[in-house]
Amino acid sequence: MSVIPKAYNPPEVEERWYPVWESRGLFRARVNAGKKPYTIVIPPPNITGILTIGHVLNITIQDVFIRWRRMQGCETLWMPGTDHAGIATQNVVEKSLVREGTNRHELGREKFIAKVWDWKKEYGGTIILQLRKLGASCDWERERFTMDEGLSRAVQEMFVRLYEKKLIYRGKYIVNWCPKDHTAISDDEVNYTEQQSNLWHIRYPFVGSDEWAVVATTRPETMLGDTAVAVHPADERYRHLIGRKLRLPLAGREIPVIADEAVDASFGTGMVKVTPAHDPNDFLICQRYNENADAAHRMAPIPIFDTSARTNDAVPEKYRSLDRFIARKAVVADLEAGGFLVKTEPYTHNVGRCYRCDTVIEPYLSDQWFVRMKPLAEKALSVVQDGTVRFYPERWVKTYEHWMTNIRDWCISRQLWWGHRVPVWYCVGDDRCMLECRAPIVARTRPASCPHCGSANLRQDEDVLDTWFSSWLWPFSTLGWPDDTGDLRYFYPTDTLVTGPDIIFFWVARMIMAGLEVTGDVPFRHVYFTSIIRDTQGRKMSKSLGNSPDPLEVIGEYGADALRFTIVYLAPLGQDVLYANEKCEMGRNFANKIWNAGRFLLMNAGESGVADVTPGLPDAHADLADRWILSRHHSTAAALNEALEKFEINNASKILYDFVWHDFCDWYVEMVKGRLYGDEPAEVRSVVLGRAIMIYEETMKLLHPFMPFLTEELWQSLRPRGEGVSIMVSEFPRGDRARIDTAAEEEMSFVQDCINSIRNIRGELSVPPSKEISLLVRFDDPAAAAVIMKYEGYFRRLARVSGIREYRAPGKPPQSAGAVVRGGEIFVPLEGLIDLSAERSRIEKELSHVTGMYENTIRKLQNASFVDKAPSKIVEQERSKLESFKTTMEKLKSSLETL
RNA sequence: GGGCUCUUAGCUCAGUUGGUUAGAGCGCUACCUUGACAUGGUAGAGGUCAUAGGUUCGAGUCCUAUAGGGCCCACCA
Repeated sequence: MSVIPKAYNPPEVEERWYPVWESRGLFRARVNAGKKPYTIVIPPPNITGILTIGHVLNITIQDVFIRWRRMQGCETLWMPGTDHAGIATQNVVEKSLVREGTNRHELGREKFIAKVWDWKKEYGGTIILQLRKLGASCDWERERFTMDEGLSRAVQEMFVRLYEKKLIYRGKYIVNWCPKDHTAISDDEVNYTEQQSNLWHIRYPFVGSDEWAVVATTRPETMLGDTAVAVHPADERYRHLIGRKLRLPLAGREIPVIADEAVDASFGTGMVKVTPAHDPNDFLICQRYNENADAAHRMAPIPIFDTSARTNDAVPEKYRSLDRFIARKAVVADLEAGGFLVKTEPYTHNVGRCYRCDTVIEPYLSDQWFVRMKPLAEKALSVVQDGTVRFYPERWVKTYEHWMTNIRDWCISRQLWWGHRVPVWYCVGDDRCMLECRAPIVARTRPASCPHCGSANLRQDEDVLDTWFSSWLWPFSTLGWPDDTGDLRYFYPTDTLVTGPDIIFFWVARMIMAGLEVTGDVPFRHVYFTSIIRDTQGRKMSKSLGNSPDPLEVIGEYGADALRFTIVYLAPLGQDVLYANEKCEMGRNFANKIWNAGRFLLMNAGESGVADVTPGLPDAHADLADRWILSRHHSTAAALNEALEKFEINNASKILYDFVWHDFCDWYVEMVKGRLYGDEPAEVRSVVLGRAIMIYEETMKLLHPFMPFLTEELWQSLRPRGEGVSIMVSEFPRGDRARIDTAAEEEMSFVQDCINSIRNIRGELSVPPSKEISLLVRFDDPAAAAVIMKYEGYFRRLARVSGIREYRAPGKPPQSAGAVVRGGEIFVPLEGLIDLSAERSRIEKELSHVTGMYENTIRKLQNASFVDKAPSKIVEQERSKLESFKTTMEKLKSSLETL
């Protein structure tokens, strides 16, 4: 065994192991009836995406669960893949076309789509390559894409099934239209932001009268599309006006005053202009009006914008072909000039914007496809409420419930080219065409002819489907659905979904709905909602702020393991994380600590023989340190497993950190040194070292899910391993609470207390580290003194004590510093070195601390209702505490007197 | 308007079912290059647990209100 470098060098180790794992097929998952499956599907990143620090957290958590379960012996599948990301990808490619001096319309649909595929081939795998740098142990042989053949088939199948069950329908409705992306988007894809604007009060004169009505609006330009003015039917002020006609300014059209319950009489003037083609509420008013109106009086919405939100031919000529905001200015100016503008008051309101490009959404009347959500939501709600699907943290259940119970139909058609084409055809027909031919033909594959008239002249629906319409099938479409595959039967339902709470509606809720609908089972059992990563000022990471760190740079500087450990350590379940690259020093230092503990073992293994100590066997030559560290190992492993079972991954990382740094390195390694460098026989030394290596190896296994590269490297270095053997597939230590050695833990804690007391004396009294000191001990129980004597070696190494003797005389030895420990006192003679006032203040501080606790306890015990009502166990505890405080105080006082 | 969440050391955060005078990391102070590690070691300073009530023998922990921060949903033109 050769000695390894002094500092851990991550890049070299990371580059070496990842290809080994992959080429040995260690990430591969196959149906195996003899093993329990454990499945996670990756939230498929967009092909346009690059790795962010948010992904790092998300991916690390998944990898921790996957590696942990794999080591526990599960057949572990981590299904990777990417999302075609309709709008995002189309935008990216369109931009590149602009740079080439062309655009998609010039190219035509087919060629454009080919271009997108080219782009995907070239850049779409970037983020997947980046995931490997992090150590993600996905089964790459199964990598899927939401537009690959199988998944496209799943999308078509889903569409047809839902259509056949009447859960998909087509209709003309007001949708959220993005004038920049030229497509409809769903309600969930609209972000509302506050905006300073005005409320314009406009005068509409009555036909054949000098009177007028005044309406208030935030969108004066839409008045060109007004078809009515509405008042509340019970509003006494305006009741008499209902049915009268108004002359619409600028347009000159006559429009009626109508009544509708939705009008709020207390807002503005209590009169509302009605623009059914460009306002969802007005559309509803219009619909209600038409229900009660006879055919002759029905109101037809008048769309005044084209798909770019520029005015169309429905408006007077002078306002045509204007952007809606320019049209607004023109309309307001003319209203003012014509004396129609009553007033303009400043007004702050919320404006909906496109989640993709931030363009103000235009409510737009158009034919779209919708999914009827209510029937799907019912079951999806109950499986979360009854715990079939569990959320971590649980509070997201409330958010989910709220959305599910107020769910609205989902607009799934998009006026894009990149995506799954709606599997619907229309009969273009010929003279044989019948009325039935107008019905859409919904089919899994292109029909040869119209089922009604037999015409072969069919036209496919131009629209594509919302990207989420493929994502919501992800947990089962990736396993082969709609076919009944072995993979699907074995790996589905999946176990854990790890994702951000920001897509709970977009994705999580819809997957549950789709899963229940087509597989009859939930898509996953547990949903772990990750933290949102922010910068140190609490701002969201964003490209425009430039506060989004590049994880690859961080990996280069600190190492993938350091980044993984740090991010998990920083991210408690359900809390936001304030992140800065420098925080990775924590993980880097930890990695280096682990590295050097291994280095210590390797150096010693090189010099002497190492006995093969097997975990779990009776321990030869075990002394206190050995018994203690074994005990600590078992409780750490048990606690770690429990934390992971409960999804307390951040707590798990703390458990590991504390054990490795404080128990193993600070105490155990230092104690082992005493025996390795002491005068133990070679045979004993070899067992002591062997055991240290065994504990260390077990610890590497515990750490492996968090820090895969480093642990593999060290685990491989310590013993010769066979070809194909990896820590990845070693057995994860379970930890056996029955092997917690209470006696050893107590004895160790006594020794630690004594050593800490001596260190405190040394520190507070400025005894130089080079100065050896001796120790005098006085205990009522001779066994306690014997314990200290027995471990003289430890005191020598850890407190630089050169000799221990008993001291029987009363009081404090002259020229010494002392401390009270459990069951007695220890003294450090400091002839010539002792600073009396320093020693006095040190003891006084201790005394006042103990006195405080003593008085507190006395107060409690004198309180009759405490003694009466508190559990007897607690009262007993307080009594014994009181005793021990009392003794300590007496001893400290007597020390002060001697001084 | 409805819902969720947070407020503990200078900073970032732990604190399980209420039970020692509250812990960690970073930062700070002092000392230490002792044969794994200065990406280290030892010691130390530093907190009226946002505020006000309440429940309780006992509250950082449970309840109510208030203040301040964050998030989500809805949205009256």
